[in-house]
Amino acid sequence: MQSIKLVEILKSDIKTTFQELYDHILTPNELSLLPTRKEFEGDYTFVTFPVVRYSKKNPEETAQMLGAAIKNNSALNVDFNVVKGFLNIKIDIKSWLETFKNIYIDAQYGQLPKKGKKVVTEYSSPNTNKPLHLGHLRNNFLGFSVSQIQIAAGYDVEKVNLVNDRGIHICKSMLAYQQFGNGETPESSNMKGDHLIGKYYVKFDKEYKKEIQQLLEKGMTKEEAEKEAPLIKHAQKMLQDWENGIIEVVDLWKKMNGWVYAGFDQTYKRMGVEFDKTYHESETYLLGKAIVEEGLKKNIFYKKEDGSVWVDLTNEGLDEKLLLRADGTSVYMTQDLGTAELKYSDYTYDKSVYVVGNEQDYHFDVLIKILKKLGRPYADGLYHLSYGMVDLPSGKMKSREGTVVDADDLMDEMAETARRHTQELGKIDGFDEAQASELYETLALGALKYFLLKVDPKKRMLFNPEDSIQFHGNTGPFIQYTHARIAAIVRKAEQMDIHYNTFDVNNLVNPHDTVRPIVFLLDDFHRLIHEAAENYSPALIAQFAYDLAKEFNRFYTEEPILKEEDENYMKFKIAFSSQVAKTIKMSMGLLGIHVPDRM
RNA sequence: GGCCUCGUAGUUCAAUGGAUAGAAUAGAAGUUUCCUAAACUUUAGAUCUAGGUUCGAUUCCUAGCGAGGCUACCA
Repeated sequence: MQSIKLVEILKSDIKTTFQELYDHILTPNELSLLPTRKEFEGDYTFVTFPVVRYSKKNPEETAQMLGAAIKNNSALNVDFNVVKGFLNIKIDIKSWLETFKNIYIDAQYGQLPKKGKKVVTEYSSPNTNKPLHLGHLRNNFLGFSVSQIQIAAGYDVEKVNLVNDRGIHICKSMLAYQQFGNGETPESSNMKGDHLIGKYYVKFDKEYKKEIQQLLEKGMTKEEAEKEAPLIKHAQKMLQDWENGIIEVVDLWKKMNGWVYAGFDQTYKRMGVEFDKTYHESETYLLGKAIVEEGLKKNIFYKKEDGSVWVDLTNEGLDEKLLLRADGTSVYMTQDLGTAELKYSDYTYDKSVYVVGNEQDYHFDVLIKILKKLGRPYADGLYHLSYGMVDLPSGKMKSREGTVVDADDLMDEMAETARRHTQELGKIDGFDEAQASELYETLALGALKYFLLKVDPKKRMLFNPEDSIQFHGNTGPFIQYTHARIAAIVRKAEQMDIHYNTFDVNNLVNPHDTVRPIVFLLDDFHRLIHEAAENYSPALIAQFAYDLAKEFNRFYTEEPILKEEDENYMKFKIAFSSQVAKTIKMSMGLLGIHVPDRM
């Protein structure tokens, strides 16, 4: 059973009343209610300015008239006040308590009804030439969280990863390894495979720059030098060899990618993200080439004299875009065409979401336009979830220059900080070693995920390793702590054999002031899940979890729970707290964050 | 040059066109014989500039200034 939200009842009351008074049916847009601001008395506020043209009275009078009539009509037993044309409506506490009761017994709370629509969400999409860094963390946490939110909102979700396992950039690290590696392996160097490969990607860039420098000294222009350096030519040759299936190249590729995957798996596991399916570009680029052929036949694409294939999007306000190189090898766009096609034939999705940074806005603009030109039925369902870069105080991260915050290192440091902090506070009495280190992981990942997810995904954000990750204030651990404190109370109540489910909301006299705003939040959870799903925004859920924890902490500080003398009220308070804990757990779960029972 | 984002307390982030612009952190002052003080309370502090639309603009429009991204036969 889904509990009916108070706000919906109220809206319907306003609509009916307004129609009776002024003979106008308010549109959903005109019927918007705002939460009443703290400094005023009330739960919801109706702004009368936009509707005075129907009432033909000034805002103040309209609000007074409407308020009085609603007070008469509504079963919610409302009260009201008017401030400058703002109609503040206060719902009787009994209705709020009844609402709480409904939420408490609702087994479906936190899960919206199934929509029967399929969403494929692609995220992570690593390159196999370097380890994951801070930017990938934002991507992975975002992709995983958005998927969880969509599931809660009623979508059928498939999480997929598209591994960038081929291309010129992969050849660069392969080439550097071949030339400078001396047969080094993850075992021999005692490095995670992805880190080992990353080392050679940096090495390539270093040697390549040296060659460019030498050519510059011989009088070449920078542009020429970049094209003519032996290493880059060699890498290009290697890419062709790879596409032609030259056995030594393919073997080396397999070996090195295998190392990288082993490293990635370890990191994904620690991050707590997972995929229903993993695609590899090495398996999709050929399909992409076939689509390019199709487009050529249909004259949607065209071939230049050197043999390269292009699409002309100047009529769509964009440029011409390369789809196949003159040497016949495929580019990024070729692969993405193939992958889109493959995903659709695998899942027949309604929506296909790409979690990819905003530096690729143009790329996805082009991709979607091309698929539309090709008349693909799924083109309209494509959505680029374009998130902002994570900057460091020193500016942008550049993997080739080694100025990145490595994902594995960062998680290590976070866990270490969590350990130090926890031990200083002496919070782990009675923990064995395994429990303690599990807690450090939970806190470290909670802090990190919350920090990266609480910001609007679209916006660029700053990460300051020195002082960005805190355990106080608007942070993951703050919310986790609130959960742990409630868990302790519920534990104790159960030890005391208190059957708190038997509370009776009809016999509660004068519950604490914070009950109302907390139930308000609990009642708002489903709306927020919907909102967060439609906007692909975990930030809304993060804000919700924080508001709930914050509000509850006041209740916790001001109200003794187990020491309450009125037995019915005590039971209510335990049930109430446990519901807050459950809701915190669910909302944090939507962010991919675990909450501990003790900390 | 062209195209696209973004400019909010010292700092990091909020605010479907609505009331006196919210938090956190850093600063100042308090709260613990009482369920976990990783908490709570109080205090001070901000919309880049100039126009426009509106009953009402941080939000929409125009121009300027500032920051970033894209504009690769890299991905």
